Amino acid sequence: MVTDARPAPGQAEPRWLTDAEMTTWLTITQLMMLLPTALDRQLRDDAGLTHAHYRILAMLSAEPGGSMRMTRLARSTGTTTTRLSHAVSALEDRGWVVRRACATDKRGQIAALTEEGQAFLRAAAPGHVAEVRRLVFDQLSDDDVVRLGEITAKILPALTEC
Amino acid sequence: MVTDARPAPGQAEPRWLTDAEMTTWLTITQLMMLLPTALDRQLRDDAGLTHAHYRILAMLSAEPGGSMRMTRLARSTGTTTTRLSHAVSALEDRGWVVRRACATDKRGQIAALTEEGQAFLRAAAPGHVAEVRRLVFDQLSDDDVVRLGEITAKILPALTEC
DNA sequence: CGTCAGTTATTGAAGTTTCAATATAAGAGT
DNA sequence: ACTCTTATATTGAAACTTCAATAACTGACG
Repeated sequence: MVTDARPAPGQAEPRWLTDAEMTTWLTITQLMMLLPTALDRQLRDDAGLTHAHYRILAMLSAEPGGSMRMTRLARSTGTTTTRLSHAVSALEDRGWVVRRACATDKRGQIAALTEEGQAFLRAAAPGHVAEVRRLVFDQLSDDDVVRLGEITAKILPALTEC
Repeated sequence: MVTDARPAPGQAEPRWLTDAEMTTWLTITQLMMLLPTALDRQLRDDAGLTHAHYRILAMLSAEPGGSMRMTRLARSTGTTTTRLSHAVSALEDRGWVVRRACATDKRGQIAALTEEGQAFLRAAAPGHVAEVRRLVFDQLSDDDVVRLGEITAKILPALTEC
């Protein structure tokens, strides 16, 4: 379907998708549309932030010192520095994160989780985990979980080399 | 990491994620952040629309008559009627889609692909397919493709029952 | 040292998505 | 026929993301 449109005359013909690839692609894209929306909805309703913003807090909380430099934080949460800049500003307005200057590189900025941010995350995490379990892991066998991790891990490198 | 924050005292303790689940979850969420962005970038640069909008055109083109009712189109592209309404308005402004009244249900609206929309899609598809292949299917074995489709298909029902 | 390409981070405007509210019509039950 | 609930689709405001432009700094090289 996504690839049903045939190339215009004179266009280079790409290697088209096989039936198996097409079936899988339809499923993946559908999941890609629905899962973020579902996670956003639960977090918005119960905690008042998006999944992308939640990820930033969660990533910081896992770091010793609860802080990380912007570029590295962006990379590890799978986002861009622009988006992170805006997001951290929003999180700062709510008092969950603060910015500090980097000691060794004057260009650098360090985002740090506040006490309030920690507390907020502790309160929001159980509900979020329950939803992740309900939507994803309750549907899969132990074997599925491992295999899904292995296969998706193969795709990541192509997405990060840029 | 996403679930490292422990529940506050007095909170109900959820069943936490196992190590294997956590590893897979980190990979999935990273993929969920990066893949849509990568698809959007290619389509924006080469064709000037987002992946979500492209999907609408592609879904319509696969339909006999090149048209579908709004609610069904929303469901089949994994979006909401609100988002679809805005999106179709934007696609209408560009001349790729038109709205028609539904004959059998006066509430209904039907989105239909125009000639220009068809032509545009034919021109944009090869580049998009090439990118999908490069980012996803070139990284996977035939076996991976089938298995990935099977596993992700197990998750979809939980996301659509609502 | 001074220059220059590359890195880091931010800003504002434009585009997209979400939420809440609204308008209209269909269908079920009385 | 009448009422009530549900379904369909849209709108405007607020929030988030993207793009392009900008500012400030680093490190390498002549």
